[in-house]
Amino acid sequence: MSDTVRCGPYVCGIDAALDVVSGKWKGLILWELVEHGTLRFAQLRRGLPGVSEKMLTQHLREMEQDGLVRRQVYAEVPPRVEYSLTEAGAALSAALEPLGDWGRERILREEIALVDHADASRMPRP
Amino acid sequence: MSDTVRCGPYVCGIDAALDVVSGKWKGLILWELVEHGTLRFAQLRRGLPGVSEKMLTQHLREMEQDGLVRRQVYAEVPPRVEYSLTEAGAALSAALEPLGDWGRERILREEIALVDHADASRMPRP
DNA sequence: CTGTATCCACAAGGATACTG
DNA sequence: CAGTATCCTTGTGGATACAG
Repeated sequence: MSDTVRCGPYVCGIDAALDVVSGKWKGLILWELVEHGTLRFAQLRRGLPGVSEKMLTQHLREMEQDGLVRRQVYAEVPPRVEYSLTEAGAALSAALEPLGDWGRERILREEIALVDHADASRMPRP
Repeated sequence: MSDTVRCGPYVCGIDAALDVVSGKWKGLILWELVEHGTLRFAQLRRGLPGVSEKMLTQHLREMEQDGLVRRQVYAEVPPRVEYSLTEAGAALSAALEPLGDWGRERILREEIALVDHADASRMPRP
């Protein structure tokens, strides 16, 4: 994979944090691990519908390098690998919660806006 | 620029929020506007060393579309445009604070790690 | 001063096949 | 099961020139 060098120098903490959670699936990976505690590769995969093996591996490796995720390999046949959050990962998830709240409110606003634009009367949301 | 359609459907709030702050300069733009309240294009530009006009415009337009930033145009010569945060933008900034704290701690951890790896003795940091 | 318009490089992401 | 390896497409960001 060579080394995807995560770069500084960061101007402020926001940068340093966003750098670590930017990536199409990282938010969801964090979320899954917070919810379930410990997950195997395939379980994680099922929790992230649409992710490719490559992307999942890549993101997990980066998050491991960044000290967010712990990777426990069991020398068995068939192989088993378990992923869980480190302390830093858990702290990050906690720090992400207000952001999640804001995001949920944003989703609500968006839906209202969408309805407004389309047709103010009724709109069956499937 | 055509339309960079910001896409849902979001699985959780984190997604919806990260979607809106992902972009090389968005974190900093938010930060600048929080600090200074209202800024003109050129002032913002000076606050983001290295940003190109194109990127700044692009990010500002997206953030405007996302309802984070207010764009006040004055019909003068020479032209003047002022940017400030909307309520949603301010709320987002507030929600970003814990993340910023986490990021600052991460920077500290990183520096320690860097020193450890390089040479545990002395290392003049320029 | 505040932007567009182009063109370009590179990295991120995706599809598919294969391996220990 | 848990990944690599490979190839390919797209998106993001940057340089430069020009315009209202």
